[in-house]
Amino acid sequence: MEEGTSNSPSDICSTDRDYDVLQWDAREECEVRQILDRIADKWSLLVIALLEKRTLRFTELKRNIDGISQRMLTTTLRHLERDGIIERTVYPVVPPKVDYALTPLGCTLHETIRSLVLWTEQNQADIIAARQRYDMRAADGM
Amino acid sequence: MEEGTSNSPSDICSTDRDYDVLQWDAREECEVRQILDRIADKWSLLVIALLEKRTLRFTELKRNIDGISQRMLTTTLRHLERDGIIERTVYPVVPPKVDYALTPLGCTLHETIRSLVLWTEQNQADIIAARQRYDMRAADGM
DNA sequence: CGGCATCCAGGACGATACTG
DNA sequence: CAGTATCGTCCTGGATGCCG
Repeated sequence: MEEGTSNSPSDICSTDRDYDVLQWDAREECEVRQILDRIADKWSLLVIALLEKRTLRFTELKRNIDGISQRMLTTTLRHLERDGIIERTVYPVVPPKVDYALTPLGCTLHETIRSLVLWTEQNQADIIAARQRYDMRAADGM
Repeated sequence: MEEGTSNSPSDICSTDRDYDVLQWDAREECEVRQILDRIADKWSLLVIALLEKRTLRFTELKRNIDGISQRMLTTTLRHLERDGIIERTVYPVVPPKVDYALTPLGCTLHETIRSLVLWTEQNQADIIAARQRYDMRAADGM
């Protein structure tokens, strides 16, 4: 891929495979991008992390995720259900009772999620320190 | 805002800690939420996954992440730099040369990211199948 | 209780133009 | 090459109200 011909955006498709790095195509074949977006979503992560412990009801989830609106919770749950990550069970009683649990597929995911959350918890001090250093340097330059 | 104060038989509001699940407070003390948002971000994941292989220049990143605008790439890189995940090196040459690499902190993160990406790749068939089943059932109900 | 429909504000994001 | 600046759009996501 000679880069002198920088004016041909369309032949991305042909092959840039001389890089040993992975490519992140946005094309349809690459559903990975789309799925990643879904599961690495702001709220999805929290829901999955919560359900890892046990089955929860709608309001329990809502109570345990501070700041989520019922709208976003509903949407998130629907998406996760559609993707086969969680299972929704409706009990035909009054008042209605619905609970959510991880599917087997969801369980395989939760371990990954968990390590992500753990990493964040264990390194938040470093990150906060890095931010302060960055902001300091930025202030210096100004 | 306690909502069920009128009829809360078990006074869950006073202390939610009788749940063995984790709490996701949005309060300041809980930076975890904010950090998770940052690293589990749509573009951040891709950038980190790419840099896991080797140091890359701005345009190399842009070329390998299909669909990202230079604006979002810049923003993403700045955030990751600020958080101490990646390091930005400027070479005082003309034309300018800047490259990006994972910091040691970033390297500890990349393993987690990698497992997330791997999970997605390995289970995308299942997910797509789950979606079709879901959509089928939904169509049925209508 | 567990939703869904509607409305609306704000921020994310893309496109474009300009700089060192 | 590697950005910054500005603008306009769109979509996320919060608030509210109704239903089974």
